[in-house]
Amino acid sequence: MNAPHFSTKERILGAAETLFARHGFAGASLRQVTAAANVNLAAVNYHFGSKDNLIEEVFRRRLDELNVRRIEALNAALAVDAPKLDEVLAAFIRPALDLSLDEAGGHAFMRVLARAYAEHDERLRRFLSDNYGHVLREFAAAFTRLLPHLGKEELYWRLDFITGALTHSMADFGPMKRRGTVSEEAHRERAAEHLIRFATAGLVAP
Amino acid sequence: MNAPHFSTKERILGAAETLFARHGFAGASLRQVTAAANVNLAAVNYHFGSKDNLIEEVFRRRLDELNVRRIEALNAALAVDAPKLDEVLAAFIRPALDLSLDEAGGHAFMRVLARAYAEHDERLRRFLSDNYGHVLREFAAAFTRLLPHLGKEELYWRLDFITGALTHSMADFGPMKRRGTVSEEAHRERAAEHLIRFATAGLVAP
DNA sequence: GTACGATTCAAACGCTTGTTTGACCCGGCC
DNA sequence: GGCCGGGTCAAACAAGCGTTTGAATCGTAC
Repeated sequence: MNAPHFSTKERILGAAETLFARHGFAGASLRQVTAAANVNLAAVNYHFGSKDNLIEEVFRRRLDELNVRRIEALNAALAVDAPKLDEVLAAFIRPALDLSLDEAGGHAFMRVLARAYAEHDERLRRFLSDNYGHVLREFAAAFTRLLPHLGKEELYWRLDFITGALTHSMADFGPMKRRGTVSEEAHRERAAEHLIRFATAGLVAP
Repeated sequence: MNAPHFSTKERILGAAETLFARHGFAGASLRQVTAAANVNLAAVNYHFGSKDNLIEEVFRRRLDELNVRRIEALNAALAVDAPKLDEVLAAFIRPALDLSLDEAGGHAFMRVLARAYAEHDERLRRFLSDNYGHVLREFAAAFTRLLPHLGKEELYWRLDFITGALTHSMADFGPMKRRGTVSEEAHRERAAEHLIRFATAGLVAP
């Protein structure tokens, strides 16, 4: 499943991402993961300590990069004289899209992320909020300046809606079946355009 | 956990809903479910046949009513001379809100529903699309008449975004922590108002 | 009362789970 | 050479899983 020139750790992470996306954290067993990664069962506990740690590492690997890219894109969008709302929004949305297009398991990761939102596990939630929260706050600050008529509460609600819509559509749960004639790439590109248009309008609503 | 005057079947369904929401379908065991329901372990297989059937039944119980209420609300919104967009939208959103406010496990059910979207299980997806699809199509038809400038693809994308935002916020994953001073009821009521305002603006975007 | 179907129960079934163990392999260093 | 330590391996561990079984219990109709 994974090219042999990847390290054992990387092969496990890749296989785990795919299988967690497909069957959930509890639903995918370490035996499935290690078999898919062409690795001995004990390798997971040797390299990661436990299944829970493996789950965290699957998140960390992707989220670290996603956060960096979002912050970079945000700073770029804010560097001009008159920052535009749809470009700040794109700074939030496009890095996630790019990730979901990533050669390897990026698409799978978006489904893993959606699962994480559904998990009520306290440890996982704290981990995500610790690694995720400050990015959301920076975006919120930028939006506050661009949309001064919006109250803090109203703004946070709308960002929450956008997060839900983004995750939902990137993980392609919904009824929007990709047509056979449209490449996966083009399909997601279109999703981003649609979402930015939709969310921009939603944000500027009175 | 459940009042003794409920039947064994009902107690199992209630406990299963809560525990599936909390730990996922694979993560919640029948032993946990039957213990929470104060019922013998074998009762699940006696009354439902299997764990998979129990999962389906958890969905059927809530979705049947949700669909009926949505269709009723839609028809009511369309019965006037000039149907309004935000009222059609409310017909989609409010029944889900009401369900999530339901005395018993309605709130838990919204989280179960979010999990179902994340499941890639073919059987479950088919079951949901069979029981859910026609309602979405009816709403799409109503929106098409109200928003003739929107192409079919654009409309379906936007409905998908709304579904994602609705599920995400109703299951309260996001950073929007309910304040201690605001009742759960008021909190969700406000969510519905915000979402309707946000989604209406998003739908009428060019 | 007794017979009957529906329901509940404790116990066990075979199987899979995450984790641990101790032997083994192999490259670099003394 | 010998040695060491990081890595891999097959095997086993106890615990938990969904499901099945057969006996015990219930309410009801005869």
